[in-house]
Amino acid sequence: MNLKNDDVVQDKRTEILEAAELIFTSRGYAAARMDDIAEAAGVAKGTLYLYFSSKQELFVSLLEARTEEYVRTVDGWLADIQSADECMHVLVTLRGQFFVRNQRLAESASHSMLGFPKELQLRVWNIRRELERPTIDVLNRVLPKDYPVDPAQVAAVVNGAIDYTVGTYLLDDQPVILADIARNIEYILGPGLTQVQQEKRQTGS
Amino acid sequence: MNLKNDDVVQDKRTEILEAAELIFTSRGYAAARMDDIAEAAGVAKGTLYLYFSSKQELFVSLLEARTEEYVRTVDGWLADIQSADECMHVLVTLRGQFFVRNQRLAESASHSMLGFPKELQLRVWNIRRELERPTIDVLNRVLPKDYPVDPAQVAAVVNGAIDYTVGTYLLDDQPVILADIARNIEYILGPGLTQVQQEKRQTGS
Amino acid sequence: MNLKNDDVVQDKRTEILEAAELIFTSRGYAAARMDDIAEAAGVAKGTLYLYFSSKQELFVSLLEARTEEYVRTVDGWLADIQSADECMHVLVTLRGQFFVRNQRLAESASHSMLGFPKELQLRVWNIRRELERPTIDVLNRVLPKDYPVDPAQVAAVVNGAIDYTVGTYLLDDQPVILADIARNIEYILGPGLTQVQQEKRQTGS
Amino acid sequence: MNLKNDDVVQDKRTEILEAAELIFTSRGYAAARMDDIAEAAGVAKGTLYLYFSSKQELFVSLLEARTEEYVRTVDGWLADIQSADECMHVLVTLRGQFFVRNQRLAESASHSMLGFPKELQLRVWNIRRELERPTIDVLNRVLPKDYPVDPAQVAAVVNGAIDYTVGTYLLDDQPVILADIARNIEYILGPGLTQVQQEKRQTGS
DNA sequence: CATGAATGAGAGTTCATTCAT
DNA sequence: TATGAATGAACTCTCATTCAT
Repeated sequence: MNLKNDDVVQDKRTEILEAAELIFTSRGYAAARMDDIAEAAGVAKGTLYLYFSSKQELFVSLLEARTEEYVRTVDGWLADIQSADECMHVLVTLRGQFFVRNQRLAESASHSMLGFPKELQLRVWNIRRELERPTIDVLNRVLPKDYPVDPAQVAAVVNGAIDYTVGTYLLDDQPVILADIARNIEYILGPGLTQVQQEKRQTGS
Repeated sequence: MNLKNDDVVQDKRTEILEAAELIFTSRGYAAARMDDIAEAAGVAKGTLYLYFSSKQELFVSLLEARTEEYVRTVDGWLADIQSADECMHVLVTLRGQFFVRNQRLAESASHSMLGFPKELQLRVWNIRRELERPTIDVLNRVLPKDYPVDPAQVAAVVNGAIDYTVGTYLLDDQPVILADIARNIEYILGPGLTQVQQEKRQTGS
Repeated sequence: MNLKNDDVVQDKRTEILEAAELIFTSRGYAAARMDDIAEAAGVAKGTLYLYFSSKQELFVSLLEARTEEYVRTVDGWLADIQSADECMHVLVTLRGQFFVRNQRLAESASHSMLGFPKELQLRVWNIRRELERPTIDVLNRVLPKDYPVDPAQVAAVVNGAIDYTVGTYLLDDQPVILADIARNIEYILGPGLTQVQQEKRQTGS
Repeated sequence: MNLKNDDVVQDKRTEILEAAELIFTSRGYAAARMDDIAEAAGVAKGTLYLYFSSKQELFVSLLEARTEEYVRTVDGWLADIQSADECMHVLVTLRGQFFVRNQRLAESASHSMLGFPKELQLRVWNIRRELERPTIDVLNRVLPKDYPVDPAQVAAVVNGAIDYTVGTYLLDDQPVILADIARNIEYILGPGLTQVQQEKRQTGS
């Protein structure tokens, strides 16, 4: 009985999150109205507040849920990766998918945060960390041992490249063909990530 | 007389834009209130509407003004650049500065746009093109002649890497030392942009 | 349950309309503030917008409601009237009552309309037609068969006489004694409406 | 010199009044903006306040000016009239012309007044008296000596008939042919104004 | 648990009026 | 006298949140 109730509760929570995703994604955080989300979820407005204490909390919970799914998936795929090339391919594909789905959510995060209460800002900050972690973890494994750049910064370059490229396609309303994007990003980033260069800069200057 | 008036008008416009930058940057577009901008500019609320027809138009005008400054500066610096390394250095430095200053403006753009009238959306779209253009132009010059990736996509990788890296520092409230970031990004992207690889993927698989 | 809800909804709608009548009548359309109407109705400002989509729509709905009441009443009274004298008496009494109650509403109509959306202008136009119709209908019955003036124009004369006379009393803050007014208007208009004159003008000129 | 200055002053006042008429007439009092009036008059906004102390005062001054013109004209035409028929003809023609030109001004008067200061309300009240006076004066002359209805009330019937009839044409956007309207109103009102009836009502009831 | 009518603070925008030039 | 940039109070309308049912 308890279990069943929990399931029902989970179902409704999930439905609301899906409705929220639909609305937040299509309108952006600020323009999304709780009425719209309730309607999309097929529940009354008041019901939203039984599951989420505020619009802000609903938004952050959605980010968390989507991030958790992404991290679980990408961690699985990256577990056995050993080469930088494979790693890039998986990252572009999965993070690209995530970004296509949650484009505006992710972009919204840093903005909307500004007016959020401290506790929610912390949760958003953790989300961002979670989104970086899989990339950093795999880079720690696949980068050459004496690679001189902090993996966290390499991760920023990789993730930035992926997000921005996908974002450009989306803004131009072009179809996002992740296989092509993956090939290009691998081509551009591959050499820099697999070889340890003599640091001419250091000696030269 | 006319000249003087024009100057005065420009001054007030500029003051308002600076106040708007302050408020939009610290609160995000949606949370920024016209009262706050007016107060920050030291003018009455109604005065804002003498120079900008709406909050949306003020926001887009601000984006345009900052973009124009950036493009002018970066075009100047990139004019004589011939090597990918130098190019990266200039790009990271200038685009990084731009991003530090206008971080949330740029990020806001795609969101806030959603509810804007068509005419303003077009202006935002042009802004995005302008922000890409200098990078694409210089890449057209410095990439190896038979480089097999579209410069627009290379630009997305480069710009994404810069923005995301700088953004990460800002979110973590760490000081942004652009020289260091430039060195790292050059190190990572340099090899991939200066050599034309044998496409093993194509032949090998 | 449903019935009860409908009734409750109707009650609140009616209360708001009564409050709106009070405020619109005492201040005119433009000077009436939604806050005042809300306060007079004993509801919050936002509640008004649950029942009427805008101030304009509230105003037109009020006109419609009052007009419908008037037309229903006057149609009932005029149903069995056969003589011009009786007809005048009923018209002055009922239209006079209507005008005393809704003086400024009716007067407001043509003005306020100017800035209204097309759909609402159409509704106001229909209201005006409805206010004329009972008079035209009864005149069609009671005017002599070969009366040479279009009943619609006779109706304009009759209604204009009534409204203007009552309006004069109201502007002068004099008590409106409809019985006296009716007697006077009957005296003045009666002869012209009951006899068919030889048209000297036509033959003479 | 003084005279010339006065003339110039009068000219500008007159221009402003004409511009005000254009704007008030086409938009109604509330929707008319001082900017529009200034632009239509070809002067700066501030200049309006050199000639009229407020929007309200400008409006009332316009009413007064137009009323004075009307009264002067109609008094002249009615001076020698001795029969009710002629009198009706002149009244319909001149008052009809006035109403066509100033339709919304006159209608606006009673509304807009509501929020006006006492002093201006008094002026509006006087305007209304002035607009009635010529009709009352001429009726005093042409009504049969023992006509039992107060001429002021007869005037209300006559003026109401004229205004309402013309107003109906205007609202329906039909051309106003005053000669036809005059003929109809004469036909309807003529008999009642020229014969003294036995008051059946008094004796009969 | 679920509802949705009610709330009311707060938003963007307008415009009559002022006053330094 | 004439200007028009600046003002700021006042407006309509929105929407996250509450709570009686």
